[in-house]
Amino acid sequence: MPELPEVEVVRRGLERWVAGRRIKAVSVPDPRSIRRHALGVEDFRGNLEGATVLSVVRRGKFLWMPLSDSATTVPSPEVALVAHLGMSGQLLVESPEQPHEKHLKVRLSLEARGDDPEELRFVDQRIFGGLFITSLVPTADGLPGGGIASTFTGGSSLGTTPWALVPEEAAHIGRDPLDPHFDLEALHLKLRSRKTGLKRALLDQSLVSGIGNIYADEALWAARMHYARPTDTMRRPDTERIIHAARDVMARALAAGGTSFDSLYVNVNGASGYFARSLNAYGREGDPCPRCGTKIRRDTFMNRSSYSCAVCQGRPRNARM
DNA sequence: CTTCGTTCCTGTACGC
DNA sequence: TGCGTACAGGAACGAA
Repeated sequence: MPELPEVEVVRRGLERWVAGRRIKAVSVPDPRSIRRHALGVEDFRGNLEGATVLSVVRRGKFLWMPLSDSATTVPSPEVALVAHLGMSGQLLVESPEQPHEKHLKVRLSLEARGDDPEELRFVDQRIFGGLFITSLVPTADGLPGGGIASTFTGGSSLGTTPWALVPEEAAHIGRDPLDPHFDLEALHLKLRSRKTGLKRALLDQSLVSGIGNIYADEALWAARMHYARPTDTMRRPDTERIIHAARDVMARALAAGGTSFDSLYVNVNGASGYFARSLNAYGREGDPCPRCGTKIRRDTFMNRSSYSCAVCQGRPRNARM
């Protein structure tokens, strides 16, 4: 499934192939993928047709494309097309002649531009993801709405808009560890005030976004911390260690996914590059811990699997789930 | 307000 | 061969 690095690869692909282009027509073969657009298919279509995609922004796993109003040349990004890939979503830039994918949900036909493919497709098997149009609201911190640290991209593409705006539905989401405006001190204070376990906090998108089950386990393993560590016992170096671990594993996955990315497709095939990489803990029940050789164990936790090394990641007193 | 369990959804894997 | 069930999980939602 697409994790944050794959979503960033998708963002870059959309920026290259879709930003700056006008949407000519929209079809929705399966409305379930736009059920979060409360006003329905016709409203969805009406808002998109004629609009131009101004840019492509990401925060955590939310992607959004601020839209210009009709044919005006003055960018006034008050609304955006929001995309979340969920478990199985793909955004593909293709020729309209390409055969339809089995789980094709939404098609946007784009105005011609050189030899660029003229269709953007949303394909989703499990329907956890979706598209919707919403208003943009000011960010809580007044800084640009999303983005990725230039140190991880070579500085060519920040993926930020000049506008400090974020979709209404994503305004409660914290910045992700790759965001240049990520506020470690603020996170630390929130962790200290929470009465919960560390993994649960890492998965809470309002505290820090973009960390899913896989990265939570990998970051905890790298930082040698237990998933049930009470967050109110976290000291500043502990918070730094776990966030640096999360950032590091995501940055390395991004580097891998970015290189295997086929430029004609905006897709999650970069995920194969990531999953081919060795994970140290996630999904490795019974395998030896790469650090100490102890068998990795699997616990059921939050209706999810958690993988950890019982020796490297000792259970704390006062463990909290 | 905080915390935490449930639910959505469908394809795949596996036991019988 | 076919049936039933567990599992994968981001994030909205509601209960306490």
